[in-house]
Amino acid sequence: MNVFDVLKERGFVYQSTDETELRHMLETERVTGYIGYDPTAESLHAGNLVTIMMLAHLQRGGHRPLAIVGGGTALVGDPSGRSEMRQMLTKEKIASNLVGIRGQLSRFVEFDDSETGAKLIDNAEWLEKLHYIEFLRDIGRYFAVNQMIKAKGYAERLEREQGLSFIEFNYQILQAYDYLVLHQRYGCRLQMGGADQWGNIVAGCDLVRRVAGAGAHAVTVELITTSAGEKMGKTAAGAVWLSADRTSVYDFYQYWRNVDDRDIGRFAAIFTFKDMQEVRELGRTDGKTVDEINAAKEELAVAVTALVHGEEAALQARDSARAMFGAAGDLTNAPTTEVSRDRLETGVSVVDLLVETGMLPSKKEARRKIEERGIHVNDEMVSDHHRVITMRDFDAGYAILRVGKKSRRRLLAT
RNA sequence: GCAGGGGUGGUCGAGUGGUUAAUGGCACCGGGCUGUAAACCCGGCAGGCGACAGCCUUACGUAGGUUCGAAUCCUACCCCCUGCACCA
Repeated sequence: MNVFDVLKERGFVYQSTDETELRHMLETERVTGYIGYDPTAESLHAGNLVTIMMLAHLQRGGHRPLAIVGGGTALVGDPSGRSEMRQMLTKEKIASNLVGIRGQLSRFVEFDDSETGAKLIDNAEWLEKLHYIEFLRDIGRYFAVNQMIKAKGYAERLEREQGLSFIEFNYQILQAYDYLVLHQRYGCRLQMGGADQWGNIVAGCDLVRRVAGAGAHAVTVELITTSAGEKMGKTAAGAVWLSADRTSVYDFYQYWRNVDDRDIGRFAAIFTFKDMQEVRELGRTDGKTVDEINAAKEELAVAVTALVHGEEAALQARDSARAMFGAAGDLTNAPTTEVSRDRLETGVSVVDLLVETGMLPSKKEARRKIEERGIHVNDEMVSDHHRVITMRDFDAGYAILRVGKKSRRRLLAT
């Protein structure tokens, strides 16, 4: 099956250029395709996983994936979907972010010099060297302003009289130019990305056609939402990051472990490499027992976590979660906070501890949760604001502090 | 540029001099029911302190002012929306 159909079957495809041509191209040639990433943070997040998986599928299908990190375009800022001009990043910040992103991508695609080896490219490499007059003459001539201002992102901004700075107006041209450069240097003929990028992407396709006379294609994915209608990859605490420094492996695992029943199959198709038969079976809920559904969620969580953090870490997270939620298991890798024995001698208030561990943002909130009967120490409900934790709570060698049902933390006396 | 409308808590949206930290919906959090689902029901939802009664600090675009007292009145400024004009 060609990559396009794989992507389509798994639920990635939202819009694309001519399907027949795309299929033909993917079936008869080794295609080089790219996706752009914003170096706005040093880590990518769960939402980026969608397009990362697309790159991986491309490579697995025998093609060559390019990940282009917009070091140059980030200096400009994409106005699409933003009502205000985006904050521009400094070069230094972008450079350091690139390093982090490179590491994360390498878990999904092979970076090497083979014919299908992935490459990470920073478009600053060519954008910074542009000569304005030359660029206008060689590239600018292909862009009709009449057409550009019809693009949704620009049109909205113009209508609102809010002002669209010239630098932002150029974003589309620069992204299209990226495509052209990648075509010229690597023979790139496919660009993929989020649906919000459609306009920018097809502008690139056009440019490649006009300048190089070659067919260039595009595929976009829709923004993935949860069945509850939320943007995928967001929690109350913020984005779910791929970096363990920002989102612990345990929390990452728990994010997937806690997905809505309705999302199991859809997510498994997009965020894992399990074959579709298995995906469909995982996602099936009717006729299944509760245990089977939960097992499916565990499998999904382990699979996704393993892709990002490795098999071993994923299994540890699963075991920790199991242990935290009742079943016997190894708590070694569960989220843990250490408390000094000195303090435990005199007793540490639960309220303080909840704040110290970061489980709750303030003492006020901690007291409130106690009133709401949402705080437990070793499965015993805390009913008094003044409850303190002492060595007596560490009979098991540790103590478990719990907020609500899902947030749990192991305390160790040191 | 002229005229009219508007900027309220994560979001939507009430409130137009005084129990208003600000009705209500959504989101979110806690509890119940469950399965670490969904739906539903109950409660909470600015921050801090606390002997849990209470106290303090911030908050209704920004900065000032009037007043015992303002999100609510006045002044200036910023931004958005809708007409008209200008540019053609």
